[in-house]
Amino acid sequence: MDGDDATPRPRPRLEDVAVEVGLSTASVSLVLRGAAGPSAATRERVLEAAARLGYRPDRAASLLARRRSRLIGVMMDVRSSYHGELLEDVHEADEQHGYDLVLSTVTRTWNEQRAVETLLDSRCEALVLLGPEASAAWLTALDRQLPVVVVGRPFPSAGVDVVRASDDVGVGAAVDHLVGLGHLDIAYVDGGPGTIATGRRRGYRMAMRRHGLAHRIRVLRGSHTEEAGLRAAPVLMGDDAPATAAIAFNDRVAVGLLDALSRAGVAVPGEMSVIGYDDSPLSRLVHIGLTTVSQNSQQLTQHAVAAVVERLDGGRTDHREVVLPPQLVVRTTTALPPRRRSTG
Amino acid sequence: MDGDDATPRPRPRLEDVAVEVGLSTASVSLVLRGAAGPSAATRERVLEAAARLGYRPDRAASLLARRRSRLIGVMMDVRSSYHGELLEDVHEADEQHGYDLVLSTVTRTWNEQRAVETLLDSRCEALVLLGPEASAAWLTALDRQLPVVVVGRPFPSAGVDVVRASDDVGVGAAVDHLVGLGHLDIAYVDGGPGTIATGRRRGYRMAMRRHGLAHRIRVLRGSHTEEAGLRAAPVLMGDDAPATAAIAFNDRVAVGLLDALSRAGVAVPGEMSVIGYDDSPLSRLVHIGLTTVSQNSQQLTQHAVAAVVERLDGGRTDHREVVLPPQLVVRTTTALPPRRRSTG
DNA sequence: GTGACTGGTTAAAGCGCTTTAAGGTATGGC
DNA sequence: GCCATACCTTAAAGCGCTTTAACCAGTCAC
Repeated sequence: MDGDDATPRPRPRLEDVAVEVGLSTASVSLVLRGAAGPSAATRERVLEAAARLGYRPDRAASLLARRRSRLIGVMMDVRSSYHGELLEDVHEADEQHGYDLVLSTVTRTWNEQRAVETLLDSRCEALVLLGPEASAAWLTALDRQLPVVVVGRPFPSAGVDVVRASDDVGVGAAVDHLVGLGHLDIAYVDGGPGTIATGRRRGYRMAMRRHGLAHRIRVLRGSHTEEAGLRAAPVLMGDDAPATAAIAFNDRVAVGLLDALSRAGVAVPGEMSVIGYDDSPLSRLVHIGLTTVSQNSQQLTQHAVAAVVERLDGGRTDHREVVLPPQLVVRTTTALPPRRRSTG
Repeated sequence: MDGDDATPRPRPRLEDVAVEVGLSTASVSLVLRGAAGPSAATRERVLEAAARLGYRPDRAASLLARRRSRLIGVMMDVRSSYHGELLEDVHEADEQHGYDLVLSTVTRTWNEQRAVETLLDSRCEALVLLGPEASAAWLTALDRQLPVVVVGRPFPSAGVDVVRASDDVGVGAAVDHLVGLGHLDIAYVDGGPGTIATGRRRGYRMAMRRHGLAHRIRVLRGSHTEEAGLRAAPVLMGDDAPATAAIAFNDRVAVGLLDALSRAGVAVPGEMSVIGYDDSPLSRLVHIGLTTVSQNSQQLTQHAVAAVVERLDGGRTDHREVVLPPQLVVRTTTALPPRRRSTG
């Protein structure tokens, strides 16, 4: 006599499964989470019933009830495909450690603070911030509340964990590569102010000195966009002692450079070698084939997640800075210099 | 005598605020959500206390308790910066309608089905899927469970809402632009199989016919990457009646084309005009300056959110397909043809 | 046969919030 | 004074799940 006017539960709950198998919700919960206790026979019955009813746990309820959220909050700029790549890896690493992810994105109308607050309100146990721009003071204060890992940005403080690639080493590798090919007149197109740019510039200078090329150091004023490359090009060529190779602050600058050079009829790499930084999708374009420095994002994220897990599960309380060596990715914009010249 | 050995509540709860102002949690809840009831005086006291204690509502608890979640789930490919842009707009639009966002990303290890399940488990009331690849059958079934809007992909079914830009109109506008400049030999570099490519190809053919240029229709085999452009270039130039303009399936193909042309010494737009499709960040690069077709993502997302809201709050039950006209963005890769030739 | 286990199961107390019906207190009209 | 009226405020019942202590057979040893 039970017509189908009985409101059909839109979604089965734990209790529906429990009733179905004639057990308590406690047992069902235990089984579904794979916790110890229930016998093999019980497990089987429960799993079968759950599958049959199409049961799926409600995240909000589960989250509210459980002691630990096992949630890691990630803040990112959703418009950056680099962050997207990082996120993909973070996701995978988190999963391996039994954590789940909560995402919060920075947009025009949603700044870093709001993004972080959302994560906090979602009961995250730790935060992974991809390339945050917030002040050191604020982040340090945050870290007193829960473990915070800053990824990909040099951070002048021991108040949080930091995982990043070593920019000076990266640029150093670029110089080494060029010197190895026989280049001597290697210029650097700068990235303007900022901690990242400073590190890379220093890397260039140090490497040049290391190779006894201190007197050939040439840093061209720049920024982080293509325009810097466009403007640097004539300076590189116009000299009476033109450079045979250039290292750009990043790939975008390098692409600007490439463009200006090709317009000016300067063959790359025939007459000039060019190296970028970031290994961006741009640099991988088959017809650009930019030799560049990769930050090895996989390792970056693995360390970031490891840092979180150490503090959450490993009881670590001090802060740590992990600096990874970047890797040079040699493509087609670097080659032997046009002709050897005498040093001096 | 209350030493500070009393466990300090890590986070104030609603009750803490209530105790602070000597009211019930009910009143505090009412005030904080801006619901009607509490007097102005009460409101003020509550807000002051909440701010002083640094109270922030727990999302999980709030979500669990409330009747409606007011959550809209968005599925996207986090590695696509285009999706990132869309998301930013969706976020803004949702907010305006009083909805909150839950994000779920498709990755290597996390397919569309899992992403959607996560959204469902999070109590979303509706789903916005950015460029999903799932089958029509599955999505249609999903839509019986909750409103589903597919964004940016032609979708052969009336089982869900669809919001997309009209590809044939977009390519048509490109043809119009070129014809307006005086081009007659306008070739099209195809994007291979797939619904999107089909629509664009059709747009090209229709527009050419409309201009009485049916006999000059030339569709070059292609794909969706730079390589297609590289391969198309010689075909475009090599003929005894070379094209004066080319429209590419998308920006990546167009960039491949640009590259090959510049290597071959063909001036763009002097000797050949090129138009892409997507208005990707790539096309905006100052030194590429690709004339391209923009899908007007802002409108796309506004319609998508509107569709959701209509079904959630407006009681609409039928399905709707919104097809927006794309917009041509003229940059620097299109100009008058090199020299007029007689038609025929 | 008793006590000490032990493996399996569950009652019950939350998690922190929302929501609604019911309660209280003024106010005003009669 | 008494009742209706309006306005605030709150008690209490969840939301759907987790977790822990308690419980209940069965063993098993002695």
